[in-house]
Amino acid sequence: MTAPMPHSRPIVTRFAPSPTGYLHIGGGRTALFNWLYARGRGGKFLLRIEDTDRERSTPEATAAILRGLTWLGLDWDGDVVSQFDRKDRHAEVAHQMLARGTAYKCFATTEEIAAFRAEAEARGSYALFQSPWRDADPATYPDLPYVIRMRAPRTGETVIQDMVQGRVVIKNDTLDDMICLRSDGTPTYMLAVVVDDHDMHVSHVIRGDDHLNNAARQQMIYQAMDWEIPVWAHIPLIHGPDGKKLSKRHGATGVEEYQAMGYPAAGMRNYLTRLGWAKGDAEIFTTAESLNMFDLDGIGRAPARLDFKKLENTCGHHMAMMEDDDLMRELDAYLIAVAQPQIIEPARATLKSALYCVKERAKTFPDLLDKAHFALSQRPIECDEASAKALDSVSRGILKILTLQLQNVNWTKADLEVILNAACAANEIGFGKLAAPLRAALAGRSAAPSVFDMMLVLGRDETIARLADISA
RNA sequence: GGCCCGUUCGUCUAUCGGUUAGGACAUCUGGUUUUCAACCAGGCAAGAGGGGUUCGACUCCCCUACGGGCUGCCA
Repeated sequence: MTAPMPHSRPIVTRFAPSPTGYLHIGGGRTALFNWLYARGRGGKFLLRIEDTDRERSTPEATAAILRGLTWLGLDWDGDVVSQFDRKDRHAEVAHQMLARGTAYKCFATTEEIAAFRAEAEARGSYALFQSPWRDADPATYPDLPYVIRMRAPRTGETVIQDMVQGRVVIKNDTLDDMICLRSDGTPTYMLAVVVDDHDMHVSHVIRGDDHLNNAARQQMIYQAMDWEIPVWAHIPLIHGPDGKKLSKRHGATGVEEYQAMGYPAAGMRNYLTRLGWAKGDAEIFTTAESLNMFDLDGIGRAPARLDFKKLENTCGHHMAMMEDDDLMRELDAYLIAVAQPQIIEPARATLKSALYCVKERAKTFPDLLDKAHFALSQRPIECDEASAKALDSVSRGILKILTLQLQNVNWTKADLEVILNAACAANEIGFGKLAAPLRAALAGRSAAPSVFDMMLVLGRDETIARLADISA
């Protein structure tokens, strides 16, 4: 029984996506966990682009991944590392393994391997490819292209001590001699990750559990090179609401799609942190708090399902918690992201002064804009069907008189209340009967903030002008 | 096929052998109210199935079912 390795070395985590598309929401969460773990402990968080597959890697994808991370507020230390740029180093290590005898040259062609597998399949069994070159005498080597294969142990077992999955035992006879260096001299993923993680001093490998099995083979490379094995933490993938692997048919899968839907980044972080991780009953927390609380043993072992309702609720809390300046700044960024025109003065100032009464009810930025409609629209205010019903001849008359009374009142909530209540009393109506036409005049909608808040935000002149428009 | 991982309210989860199995989201009911939202109070709701181990299992072990992953000169 191997005890979890004590790690005295500095904490270094990394996110290592392959640039074959946008940043997946699951990848974003993996990055977040790495970031939280490192940043919460004064460690480093590195970013490496696994672009060794030249066919599928694109610079556009890399740019999209960087944008997604940046939006999520995940900053990395140092330069972004390109795995492809390090191919010489990978080859160097492969040859060191050769020299150490922990790897060997294999001259088997892909055709031979395919034939081997086909034959095994025909027999109804599944056999791992066993290279005849594993123990061949170098004197018999032909002058042909070769791959460098790991000389993996064929007996015994490899034990992965995982911070999330616990102790995972993989029998060595279920693993073949993986290829480390291809016949064209380029490294395979399995070699490249290990070499890069080692060279980058990565202490904790936190990644999707689709790599759990790979960890065993990678651990063999660490051992073959006598390198210190990192702490493993394989986290479950995110699933769609139906429990199946998250895919396009579930809706948004890209981080940038969530940005475009207008979710505040802090809310997104909170939701993603809490998805598959828990610390007691903590639900809503700031980034600083999550940095403080996050740990690896709070991560669950089962895949979590995405729940938009909870995402919205979490984002709603963050909208309400946000400072007005931060809200405006993120709103600007949101509008740029969705290619909408910026909100400029004087509407901008009005909107900002209205935030206090709309941010508590909004869950997303488009939602915020919609709730602040009264502050952004210009005279004459167009009434929708529902609000227009409140404007009959009687209520118009009441508003007309009210307009006159508003000329000289102190523009404070207390004084406005006095005036409005007096108007209700004079006309022998309940406050609702007055608020409805007033709301129609000020907002043009039946759903809007409190009439007092709207009057305060709009100011005396604008309020009176909007009322006058109605009675005219 | 083989190997690996997983399975607590509809959802995210707490529990780390002894609890009326707790919280949050969703949902339902009531309250507040000036509309919507918010807010407040309350309700409904869970250990996949079967065997063990134990005085006692959600918790430990085994089997089954279901879900996921790996099994590439992809990452």
